Amino acid sequence: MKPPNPKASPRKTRGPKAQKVDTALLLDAAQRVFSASGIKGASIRAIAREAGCDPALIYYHFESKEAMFLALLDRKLPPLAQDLEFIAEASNLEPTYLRLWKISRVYRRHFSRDTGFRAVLRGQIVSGTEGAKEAIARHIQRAARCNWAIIEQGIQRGDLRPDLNPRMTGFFLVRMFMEIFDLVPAFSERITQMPGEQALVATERAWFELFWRGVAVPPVSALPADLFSVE
Amino acid sequence: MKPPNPKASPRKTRGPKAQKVDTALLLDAAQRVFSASGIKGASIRAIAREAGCDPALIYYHFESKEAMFLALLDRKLPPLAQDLEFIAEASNLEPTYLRLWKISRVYRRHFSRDTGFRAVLRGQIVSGTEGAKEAIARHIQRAARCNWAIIEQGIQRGDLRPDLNPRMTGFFLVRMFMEIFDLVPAFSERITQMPGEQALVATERAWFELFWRGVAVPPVSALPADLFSVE
DNA sequence: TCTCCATTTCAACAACTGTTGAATAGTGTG
DNA sequence: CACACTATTCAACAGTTGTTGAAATGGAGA
Repeated sequence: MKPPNPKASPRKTRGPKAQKVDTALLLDAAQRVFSASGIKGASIRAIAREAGCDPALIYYHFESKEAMFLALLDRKLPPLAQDLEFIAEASNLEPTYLRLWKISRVYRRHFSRDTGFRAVLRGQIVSGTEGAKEAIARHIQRAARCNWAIIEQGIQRGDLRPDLNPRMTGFFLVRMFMEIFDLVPAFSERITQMPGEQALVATERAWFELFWRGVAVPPVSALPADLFSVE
Repeated sequence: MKPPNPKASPRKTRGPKAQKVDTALLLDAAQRVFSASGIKGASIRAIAREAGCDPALIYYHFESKEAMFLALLDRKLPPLAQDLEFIAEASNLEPTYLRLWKISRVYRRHFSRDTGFRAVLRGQIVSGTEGAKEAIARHIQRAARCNWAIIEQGIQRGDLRPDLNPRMTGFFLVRMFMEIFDLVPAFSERITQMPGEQALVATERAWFELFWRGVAVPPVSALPADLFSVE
């Protein structure tokens, strides 16, 4: 039995009836490969394999891997910022603790399925090209401004300590939620002695309670029992 | 003018009088390359170039890149755990706030120069091989146990809230310091509107104050003014 | 019909990679 | 002296990579 003749494999058609690959599918594939292998460790061919297309197509749609990474940011971060802007409207008269909790729900909605990607983002923040750092900073700034505004309003309304630095406080609130989304799934048994999703929920609550005690006026103002059911 | 004849380059000597490269130097080089490029993106040849040796030497000393990564953990994390074990001794009668602050000083001492490496560690926690995850978990567990013990002792001494989960609380305390070490240098102007080192110090203090308010009994028990000078 | 355009694939090239076995160079021991 | 051992380099191989230009394919419009 002779082995299959490689020259006999059917040639894929090109042009309009070729396998259609839109850029969203390419970006999804890139995200998966970046998450598994880092940006440098993610080869164009691995991304193409993941997307089920020819590597040259990536060059047709994007200039480089970095351009793909930036496109992923451009796809992901503006909707997050929009959701935050909604909460941060000055006309929003919801209680401050509720607004802060809703911030965390926004981050959870937009990031909870991006486990490996966040390590990649951090790597780029710390060791990436200036272009990447600048783009990340720009996007994060837009989201962060909303968080600062909510905290400032909380201070003005007398709900939060007047000595708080809104930028730092926003950083603490958000970064800890991101840590929780990243690490608790991997380490749930060790951190909480509870399994999976239960661990995540319990840790989020414990964090928000600690945070609230740390920032609230008067000290230890109570959080209502149904807060944590708000999605 | 003819170009230099590549065959005429001097051959490097081998054997005992060859350029001496000990494994510490290899690991330093690996850490730098891992930090810049991730583990997958770090080629053996790049590490060898960074170390100034032949790539085959890496195979002489280590089985693989992963083995190098694990050796880096083995080098770095036990001294950290040892320092924490010293603070966590049950006979240590220092005030609880001081012991918690000292925890942060230990992490600062051992990790403050490893900026890119922490993203690599996180990537391995989330997406690494089972071997890497297990090794990381083992090391982190040893350190984390000290943190839990200190928090438990704080609860027993009536300094900390009795409803705190020591594991979660330890996680919050430490992870936020790690976030601060990683991200504040990169984003100091945006987070604090202060430059570099000043931003780091100010953010650490703000975090510890918030944390302390969140965990202390009675609420808002005061931290002494000279705490933050403790290194 | 022909031309243009958009999209996708093919093919190829130079460079890089991981890895291996052999060679080299000393030292110590019997 | 010969041999064994250690540490380092050289050379080579097969495989993978990034990237590019050309080719193929269909649809739309003149």
